[in-house]
Amino acid sequence: MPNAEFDLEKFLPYLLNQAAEVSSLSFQQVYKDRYGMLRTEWRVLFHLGLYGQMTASDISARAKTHKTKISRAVQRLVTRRFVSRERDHGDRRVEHLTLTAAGQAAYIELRGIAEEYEASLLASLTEEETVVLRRALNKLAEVETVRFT
Amino acid sequence: MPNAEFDLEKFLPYLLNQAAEVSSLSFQQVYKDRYGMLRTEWRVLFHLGLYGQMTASDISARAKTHKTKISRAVQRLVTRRFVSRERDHGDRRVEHLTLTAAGQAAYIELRGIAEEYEASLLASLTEEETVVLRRALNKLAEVETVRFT
DNA sequence: TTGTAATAGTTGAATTTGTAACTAACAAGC
DNA sequence: GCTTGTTAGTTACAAATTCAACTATTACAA
Repeated sequence: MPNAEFDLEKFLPYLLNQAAEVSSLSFQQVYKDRYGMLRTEWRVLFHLGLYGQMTASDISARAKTHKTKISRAVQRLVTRRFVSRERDHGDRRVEHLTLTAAGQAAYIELRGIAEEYEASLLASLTEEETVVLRRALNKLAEVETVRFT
Repeated sequence: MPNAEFDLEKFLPYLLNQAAEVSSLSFQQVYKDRYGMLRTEWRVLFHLGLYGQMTASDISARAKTHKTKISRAVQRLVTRRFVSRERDHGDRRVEHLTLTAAGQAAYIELRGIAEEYEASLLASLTEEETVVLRRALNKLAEVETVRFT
């Protein structure tokens, strides 16, 4: 029962997932092999590297990642001494996270590799495609999650 | 130590994952709530619905999904009577998979919802963005996975 | 025909994730 | 002071995913 009207290869959620998976693979390999990190861990690392001191909630909100995932990622990063935590004096529920020297070093190296890697991805796209792609992805990432049917 | 040169919000693998996640959520809700399916199950269902009879390996290759994931998805779909399997007479390692009547019905319904849903996603994009986005995503999904540094 | 390799698909154990419930600390109203 | 509600972050348990090893079958070459 093939159907000429629907094309899975063009279905946006499917296509986005495929592209996301493929284009994450090589980089994932790097932070995994080199630092034993998982995806959420490198995201936390990058957030702290880019924006400086943050709390887990800050990161959770910015990265749109559930707080339990962040919590566990932070725990592992602290254990491996990439991140240090310090409790807030005013509000003792809050923990301020910062990169250790080792965390900084890892961040700097991975950031360089990320830049290289992205350049290699973009090599397969034209200038126009790159610009439009980024714009479209940003829009899609902001779409409200609606309930269907 | 913020760094003006690198922008996480523009980093392609990150952006792709964000967009993919957000744009899968609502649809995921539908096949999960309505049929208790997981992502890989939905994908298998759609492959069989679109292309007719296939083997697990066919689906694995087409969907670029690991065979254990496909294997388990098929098992669940068979258990819930959405899919039936038949062993090949010539090569008895091979199993041919097809949708049952219930599978067909589920596929038809979900395909309709998928189309609606996609239309709602595309509503936030211009015509040009849609075309370029699809082209760019297709290119990225085909990129060779290279080893880095 | 026998030995070696390849392919289809499954299984088990360890890892990771999702969900909900939890502790601890603050806040606001009474 | 007390209750009630909210927020930061953790934990427990079930569910899902990964990875490697496994069975069964076919292919193919010596």
